[in-house]
Amino acid sequence: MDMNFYKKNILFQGMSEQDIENTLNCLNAYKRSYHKHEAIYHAGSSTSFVGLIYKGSVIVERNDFWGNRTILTSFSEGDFFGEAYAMNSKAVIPVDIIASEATTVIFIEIGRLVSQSCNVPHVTQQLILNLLKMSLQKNMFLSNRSFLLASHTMREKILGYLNTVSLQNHSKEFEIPFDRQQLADFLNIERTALSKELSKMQKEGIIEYKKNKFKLLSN
Amino acid sequence: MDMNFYKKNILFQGMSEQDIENTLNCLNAYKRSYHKHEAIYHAGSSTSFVGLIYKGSVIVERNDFWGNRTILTSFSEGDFFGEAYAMNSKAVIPVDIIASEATTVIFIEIGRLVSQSCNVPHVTQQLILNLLKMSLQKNMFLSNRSFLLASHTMREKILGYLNTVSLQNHSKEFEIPFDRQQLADFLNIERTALSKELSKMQKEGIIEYKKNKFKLLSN
DNA sequence: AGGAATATGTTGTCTAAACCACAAAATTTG
DNA sequence: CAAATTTTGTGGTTTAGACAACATATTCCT
Repeated sequence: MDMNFYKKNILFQGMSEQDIENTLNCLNAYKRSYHKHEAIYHAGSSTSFVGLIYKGSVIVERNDFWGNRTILTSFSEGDFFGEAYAMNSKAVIPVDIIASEATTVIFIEIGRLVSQSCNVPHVTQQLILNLLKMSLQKNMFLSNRSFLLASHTMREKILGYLNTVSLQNHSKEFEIPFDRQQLADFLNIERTALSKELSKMQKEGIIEYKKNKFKLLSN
Repeated sequence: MDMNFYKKNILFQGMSEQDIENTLNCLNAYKRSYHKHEAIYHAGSSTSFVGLIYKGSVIVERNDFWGNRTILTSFSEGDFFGEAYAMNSKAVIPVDIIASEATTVIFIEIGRLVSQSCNVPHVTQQLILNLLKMSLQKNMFLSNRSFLLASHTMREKILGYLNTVSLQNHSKEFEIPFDRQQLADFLNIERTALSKELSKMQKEGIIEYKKNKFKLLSN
């Protein structure tokens, strides 16, 4: 067991190694690997397990009747997914969750936290508090995404997105976790229109980019 | 103190009247009234208080540089707002929160929950668990909103929205909490285009409506 | 390495929806 | 209650961006 991995994770903050190990046992944690493009959850299923990405990354997407794909977000090492559904196992997952490269996921049956407290109240409370922090954070992220999608023009969306990533990285130069098609889907615009707008913005001296490495220019 | 109001609320589920009263005292709860269009929070401010709507309703909106307004959502009696910011008082509120009619709000200093436990661990734990449930629920709502905004056509957005409200009300007939301008802002489309599309859909026999009362037709 | 496969970029056409300028209905108020 | 104000609806025009059809660049294999 890679204790270092767990100790770094938000969910286990404020917990001793012994507590972490007990928790993982009590909550039926197990590890599973997926290859690129393999589905982790299909839309329509339910679960009481939260997914914690040990290695690799996943894409959360919705595919509608007519085959339109919308990427909601991507998650990478150390991120969680599915916690809202794990805590309410009657709820149906409305999205597909897909490994975007070779990915290993740790599943933790967080749904048991409330019903069965693993006989260590103090630890249970810490876990719930940590979950709350995560959830509130994700909340802010989702609100932000709404703002992005709500932008009126393609350029506003693109700059809004690049700006967010720039702020997260505390740098005007950064890599984005999407290829063009994925970025287009994330911003809900058409791929070729995105390419068109990006090169226009480069010509205008607003940004510089090559593949998924971007640089914001101020003048 | 209107104990019935509190007992019905999610935040206080599983708590005795005595617990609720103690909690409110410990967390510096107070009540304040606003008139229509008055701002409750301005973008850029911070707080350690969560708002609980006692009477009336509020609109959460963002106003950008160029005066474009985007309505994120509306809240009504019994709903909470600002909890993500109250639990992390360093975070800055990125939206305006406005009373959309005469509104009374109860403010609760939820930020104190972690630092000072009001000396009743069991109650603190219940509160945090309830907060978690609320947050996860809001999470699913926000995800849904993203899907709506991500829809490719106006019609998809409109039907998607009406469908959601219909499901919430368990009925094909329902009222929506927005006037036309607000609905247009919520779906991020132009008001007159919305009117146009709505009447087209009515002519096609897909829906019936009058003002903010809608009916979904199956054939 | 070199061909296949995949990702990115370019140009042009066409349409959904924004935008504008009102008309009509509904609501408020003096 | 009529005038004023606010909300909703209807045409016509314009345009951003979807969509189609490729060109070019990059990466993936054997």
